[in-house]
Amino acid sequence: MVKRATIGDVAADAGVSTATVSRVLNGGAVTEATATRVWEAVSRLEYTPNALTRGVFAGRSSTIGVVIRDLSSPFYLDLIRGIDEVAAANDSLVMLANTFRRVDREVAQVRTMDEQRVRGLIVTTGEATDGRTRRMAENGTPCVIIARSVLDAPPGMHSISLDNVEAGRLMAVHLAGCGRSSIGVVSSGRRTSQIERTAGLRRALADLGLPLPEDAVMVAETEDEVSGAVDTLLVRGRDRGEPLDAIVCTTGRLTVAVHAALTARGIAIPGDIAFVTMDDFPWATALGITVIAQPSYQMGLKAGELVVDRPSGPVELVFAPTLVARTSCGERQKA
Amino acid sequence: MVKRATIGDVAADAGVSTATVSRVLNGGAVTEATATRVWEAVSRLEYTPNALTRGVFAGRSSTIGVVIRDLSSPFYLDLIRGIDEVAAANDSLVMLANTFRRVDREVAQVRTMDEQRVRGLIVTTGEATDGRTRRMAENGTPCVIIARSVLDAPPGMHSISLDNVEAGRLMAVHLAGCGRSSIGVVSSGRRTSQIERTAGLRRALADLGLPLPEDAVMVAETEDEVSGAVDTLLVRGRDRGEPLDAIVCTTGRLTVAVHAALTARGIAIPGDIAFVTMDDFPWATALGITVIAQPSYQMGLKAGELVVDRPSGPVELVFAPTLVARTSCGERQKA
DNA sequence: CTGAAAGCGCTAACAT
DNA sequence: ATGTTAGCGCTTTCAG
Repeated sequence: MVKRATIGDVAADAGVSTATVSRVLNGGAVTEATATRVWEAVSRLEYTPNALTRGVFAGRSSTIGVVIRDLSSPFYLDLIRGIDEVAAANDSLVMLANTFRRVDREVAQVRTMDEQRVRGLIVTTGEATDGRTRRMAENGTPCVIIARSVLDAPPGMHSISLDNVEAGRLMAVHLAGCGRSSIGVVSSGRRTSQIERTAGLRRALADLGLPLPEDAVMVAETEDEVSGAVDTLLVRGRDRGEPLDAIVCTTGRLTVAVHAALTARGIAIPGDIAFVTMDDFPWATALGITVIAQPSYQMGLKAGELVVDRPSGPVELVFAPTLVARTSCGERQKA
Repeated sequence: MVKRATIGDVAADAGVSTATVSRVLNGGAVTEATATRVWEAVSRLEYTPNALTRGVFAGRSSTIGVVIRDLSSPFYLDLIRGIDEVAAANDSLVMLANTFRRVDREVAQVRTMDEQRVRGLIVTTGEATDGRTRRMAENGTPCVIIARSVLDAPPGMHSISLDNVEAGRLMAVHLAGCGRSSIGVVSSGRRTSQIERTAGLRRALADLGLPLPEDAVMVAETEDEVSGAVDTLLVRGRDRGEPLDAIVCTTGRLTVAVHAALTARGIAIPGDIAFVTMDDFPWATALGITVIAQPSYQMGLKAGELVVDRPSGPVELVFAPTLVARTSCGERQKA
């Protein structure tokens, strides 16, 4: 195994001191002649500087930490692309951790990011990690919380989220506009984003004279639970004397599962039941699925910028959702 | 901004030396009494050890580097999940870099990974980075090349790929079995994987008495070029007097685009033309698209293990593709 | 413009 | 069992 060259080796080879080598590497004042000698030594010895050591000195590394709850959600891929774009433009790399939706992993991964002295941290985790991110912010590591807002955030602790109430409202208005009145909701849990979307939907529906009963909302934690949830929704609608004519899914993660549950029962979309869900995805066009889109790539960009630009106060960004109407709600086609 | 506690602060607070603190942190021989005092100091000062410094000493960090050419390809998401799984099980993190299919970025990102002294490197890049990965391997950093094999790999330089010829053969046999005979191919470029898939397809087709003309293969680098490529294929088939009855796509990255191009022309799948493509994806079931699947998650797992287990020689792993038959080739349904 | 020397936070011999 | 003393590879004063 070949030993790596250190800055000392380069210095010796070029006949200068390590300080001088460091200077030519980082752009200090050196004669052109010595600079040339040093560069020659660098390439001769195939010297690759050790970023770790640099980080030790600077007190932090140059990489941006990202902790994602669930890599398979379409939303996160674009978010990461946005972050990565900013990172690449700032000579940074992205350090990624997936938590597979487990809280203990969230906590552990955020701690590891802290240990790595990341330049900044972007997380989609729940409240369990707030204690540490708060402390990190106080220690000078900018932290960005995605998909929820934070109360009493200290300087350096930011949040980026979607206007979830508006997302719900957009769904309600669109569905009503398409003549639907008996709606069932598949939601994914107790996260505020889910609650707010449902609340926004319910309120807007009520304003339209279309109350959404409590029991028309079902929670499915995992994809496996979706089929049962859809069943229940269907039965309850019938029992209520108002068979469902629309299904709303409040999370992009479960879109496939809900769609599959519907088609598996031979339910035609939108013939029998309208369908609208969260987060745009490449195949939505082919399938004609109407969605509420988040500007996920833009959100990633902003998250990256918050890390790189280090604004002083806590920044809270709320993005607006947009409706992408296709055909799954029985939209009348333009002539 | 609150200053972080160092190991020295903890030592002072606990009334011991830094060596002792290091020992209780890393499990050396210490009295239970002192250990308690140290742990108390640790939590009182909210001490978080600096992984960078550790890395300096060990000569390398504990994170696994991953350089991906195109994060949006369905194949890579599962690959990353596999790698991440191994990383998490080994107290590692994944450092991710996306290169947006640009060679200069590939080279730059791999260099950065080297500078970060990653524990191991997993790349999907082209030959341009082979020089450095080779050197890294020689320096003791295991490198895994995904999706192509490497000639004369030194110890510590491994490769994981798909049996691409077999993938092409599977497509040919299936298509022929579905009664198709005039096939057009959309390929994504000059990478060996693409070449091999096409070659495998062509050979198997020839064995079946179904020659695949050179001009029945079109290369589309980007999604924008797909539509034109499909047009050309269609026209050529007609000119040849053998209108296309099947389209093959040799890369998962372009599946959406090819599918969209077909439906945009009002072509029915499989009524008018059969369609088969690479890489399984969540929506394939809903759309009935027949695919050749790669065990991407397993490949990620293996890649992670090669980094963690550091086998001595160069390892070359070739995975077998599987056909997932659905309805897009006009498969006759089971009774 | 360049070199000597101190030190970043931590670990690992070597003493005690 | 614990402390002392060197470093790890690099950057940054501070002299010259």
